[in-house]
Amino acid sequence: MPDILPVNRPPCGAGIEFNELFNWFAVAERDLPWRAADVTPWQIMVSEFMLQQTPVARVLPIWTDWVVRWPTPSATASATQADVLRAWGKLGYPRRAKRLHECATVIARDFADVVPDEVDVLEQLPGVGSYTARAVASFAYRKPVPVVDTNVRRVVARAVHGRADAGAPSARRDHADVEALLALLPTADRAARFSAALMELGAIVCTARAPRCGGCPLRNGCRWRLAGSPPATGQQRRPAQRYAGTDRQVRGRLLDVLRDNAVAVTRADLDVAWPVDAVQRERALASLLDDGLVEQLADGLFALPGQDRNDSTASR
DNA sequence: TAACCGTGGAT
DNA sequence: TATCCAAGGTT
Repeated sequence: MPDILPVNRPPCGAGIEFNELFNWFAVAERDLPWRAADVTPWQIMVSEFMLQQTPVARVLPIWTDWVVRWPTPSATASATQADVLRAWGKLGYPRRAKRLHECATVIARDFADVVPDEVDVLEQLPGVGSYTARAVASFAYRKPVPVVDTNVRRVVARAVHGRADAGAPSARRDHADVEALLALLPTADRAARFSAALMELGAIVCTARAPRCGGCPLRNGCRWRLAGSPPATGQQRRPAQRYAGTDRQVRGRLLDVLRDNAVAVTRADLDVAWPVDAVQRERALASLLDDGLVEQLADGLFALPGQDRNDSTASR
């Protein structure tokens, strides 16, 4: 079960001053609603789905409404996919909404409406990968497991390894890095708070661009800073993914039309969303149908899955 | 491994 | 204006 540690792992705790980090976190911690004491594991899980590749500021209003409307897995499971996709709104990556709905269904059906507390079990749930499984186990159940996201990887890369940026993700290496740090904590019950503090530091101080090293609690021991803050080696940076004109944008436009219409729409209604390139539009629509984010009814009209085609509240 | 999957604010 | 980047997951 324990991972093999790399032989060139740095000395214990190098670059991380625990007391400084905890003291800083006690003062700097943002008052995020999913960190409140009365939030349930499911509601924490919902926040982790929404936060995947999405800034906190955009998640806040959606999560707040969501957990009031659907406070439990079974409540979420009994909603239609159409309602879930509409509540998701323009949060982005709508496949996450579908997977969250599926995840709720599995937990309600197979786990008596109780979110599992073991990483291995969590990772089998739809839409739950290595990060989300560990985040739920740690933040909801206080399990002393490493939680590694992009913030943690960046902080460790700088403070411990002295590099400007994290290298390519490697689950085994990344987990071993943080596991080694957790092992130095006085008691295992501080693991969750340690992970939250590392993530917070990466989010608001040790940022990807223009890190605020002057206000960093780790500035005295940070190996990157001690080395003179050398720039990234910048060897293999993939060309930035563009967005304008891609199938992703077209999918977004099509889904936007369907979210805004309470009744099923015609193909012509969809054509308006991306009028120029019919080939690309059809490809995007086919992929949405394939993903189960859109369905075509017997009469040929298109709608969000599970939507009542004759919804009397139609607003067109 | 790398491509793909949305969206919008910051720089 | 163009690029970066944000609590990743799946194939």
